[in-house]
Amino acid sequence: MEKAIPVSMDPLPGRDPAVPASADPGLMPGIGAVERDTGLSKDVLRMWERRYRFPQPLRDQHGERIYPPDQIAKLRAIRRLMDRGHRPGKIIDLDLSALEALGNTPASRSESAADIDEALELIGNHQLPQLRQLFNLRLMTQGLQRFVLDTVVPLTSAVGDAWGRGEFAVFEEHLYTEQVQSVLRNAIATAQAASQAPRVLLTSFPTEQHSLGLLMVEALLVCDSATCIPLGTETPAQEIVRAAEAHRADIVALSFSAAFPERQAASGLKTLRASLPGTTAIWAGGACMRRLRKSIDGVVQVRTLDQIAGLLTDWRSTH
Amino acid sequence: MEKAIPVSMDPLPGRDPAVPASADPGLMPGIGAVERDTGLSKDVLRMWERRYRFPQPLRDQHGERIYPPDQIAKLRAIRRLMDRGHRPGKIIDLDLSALEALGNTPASRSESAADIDEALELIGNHQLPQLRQLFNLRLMTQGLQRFVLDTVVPLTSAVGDAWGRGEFAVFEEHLYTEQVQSVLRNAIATAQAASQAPRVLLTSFPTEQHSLGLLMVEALLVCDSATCIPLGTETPAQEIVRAAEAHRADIVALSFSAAFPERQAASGLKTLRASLPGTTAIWAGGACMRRLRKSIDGVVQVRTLDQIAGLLTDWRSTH
DNA sequence: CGCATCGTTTTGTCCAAGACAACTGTTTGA
DNA sequence: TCAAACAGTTGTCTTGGACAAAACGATGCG
Repeated sequence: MEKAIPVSMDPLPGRDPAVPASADPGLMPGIGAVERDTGLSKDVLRMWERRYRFPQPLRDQHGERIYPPDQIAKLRAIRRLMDRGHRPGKIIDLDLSALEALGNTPASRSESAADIDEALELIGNHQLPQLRQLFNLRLMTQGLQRFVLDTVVPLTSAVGDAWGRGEFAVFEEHLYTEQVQSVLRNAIATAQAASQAPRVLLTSFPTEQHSLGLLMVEALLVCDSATCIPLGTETPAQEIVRAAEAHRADIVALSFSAAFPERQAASGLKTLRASLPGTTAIWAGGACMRRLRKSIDGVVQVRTLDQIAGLLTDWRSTH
Repeated sequence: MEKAIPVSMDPLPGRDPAVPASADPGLMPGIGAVERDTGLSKDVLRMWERRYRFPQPLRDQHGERIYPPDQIAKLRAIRRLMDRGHRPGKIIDLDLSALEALGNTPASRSESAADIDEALELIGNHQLPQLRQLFNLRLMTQGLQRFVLDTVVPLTSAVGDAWGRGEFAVFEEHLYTEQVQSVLRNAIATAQAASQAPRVLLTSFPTEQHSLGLLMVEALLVCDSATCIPLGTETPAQEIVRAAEAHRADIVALSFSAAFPERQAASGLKTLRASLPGTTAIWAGGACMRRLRKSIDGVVQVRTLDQIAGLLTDWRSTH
């Protein structure tokens, strides 16, 4: 194996056959892999190349695009800035260091509290038992709700940032995700009380594989004794409707990570809204929703997780 | 948020403002929306149309594809059968009822034990709390090891079969997976003892998303006091090597579901074997490995989960 | 008869350039 | 001051051709 190329090789979410040329895991990624990795669709990648002359991928023996690591890093940086409202045409000519400087605006790097730094260090040093212990300690001292809001949320974005800067390897980020999942699932199982209203169905649309956000929401809901019906990720719209009906859900909560295409999110939510009875509320959250400007009729956009408790109170007071 | 306002639904996924609602009785989805809820990529949808003359979407005033509901239903049915192993060319000309008949293969109504049937019924009736309770009861009476081998393994394949026969909806299978995950993760966290050798790294290759198998293995390993380092799914080969080194893993355990292409599994394992030090063992398990005829030098093929305990004993006796 | 190897068929992804809808920001006009 | 028109930007959809990888099936060998 050659250089460290911290990129997955998977062409498209879900479907298997025909992985790009030379399918040995670990080679340079093709356009499909970059799509999955950056959240920029194949169409967009090709269009930028035509329009802005970036990226300029190499070609394999068959003329297919091969993206070197530095271009992928720049694409990721651009993507992150776009999430904060920048427009591609304005920033695409800057180089990587300039992009990172742009990103280091006030809030991002700043108040990583001591306990966040401590956790980051444990992850970087691969001290698994200590990390678990730290999580459990925090959970016990803060309580589940504060643990999620004050520890898991900032730590997750800190890990994401560090990964984006290349300070963490892919496997370190995977490991972190697994550990948090374990702690949260454990806490949820423990805290689960007798069923009370409302009944909340939790899932995401197909191609959206990030489950951590859903788990955090579930934890917060369980704190307030709501009844959760977790479906995991990637449930087709039609199935969400059937599930909501079968479980008599009062609320359908969906999660969209930053990588999820905005337009698909919006149109998916609209069709879902049209297919569900008006008495069923829809809550949509996640990084993608934060940058969505227009609101969608009949859909509550959850921009930060601390809204959850309030929204739950609101729902109960009107039912 | 309560009132659904299904009037201004756009005829097309992404575009509407100028279009008066009057013109379109059926809010039909465009290619992007169909991709979203069938899981078939835009490229595939267009290719099938060219090659098999199905689907045959209508066109809107601007020449873009719009898919009527019946065609979407058929696409979904085809997709479901493909996941069962059918090939598109063979089934795409059948009509919807024929497709559904194909799905209902009454043949292998397996001789499932009473407790398996009980669980299946709870899933089908959407009785979540009862299902959880059943799992916990079984776990307590059988112990973790027997619970995994005698309950989770057969139940998982029974659920898979039922889903293939069309008796379970997608969301019901999702729900089952979530619940098992919750129970297993919980048990693992509880049973985790002080670190003992060997140290086992658990993960899968990119495109392999099934995490349940990994979780079962982890549970079995924890039963025998091994130290687990779970990385979740889809870790690129290069990252596996780095992680194994960082965590000084004695064993790297990989899971391959039935859908994983044999050839890729074999070649991936070979490169992995070449990149890891000889002192690090590789265990490969999952439905795909059961099919694989040739054995691979320096890779242990785990064909059934009950081998795990024995393999662990072997490892310990030689170290 | 089992089983490995070699063609053949099937199938999905990638390519190119063009068109245009939707979004953003700015300027003009009331 | 506000809104409507305009201009610039950006992403999605279009077509049809090419080809690699997976799956299938037939052949030859022990």
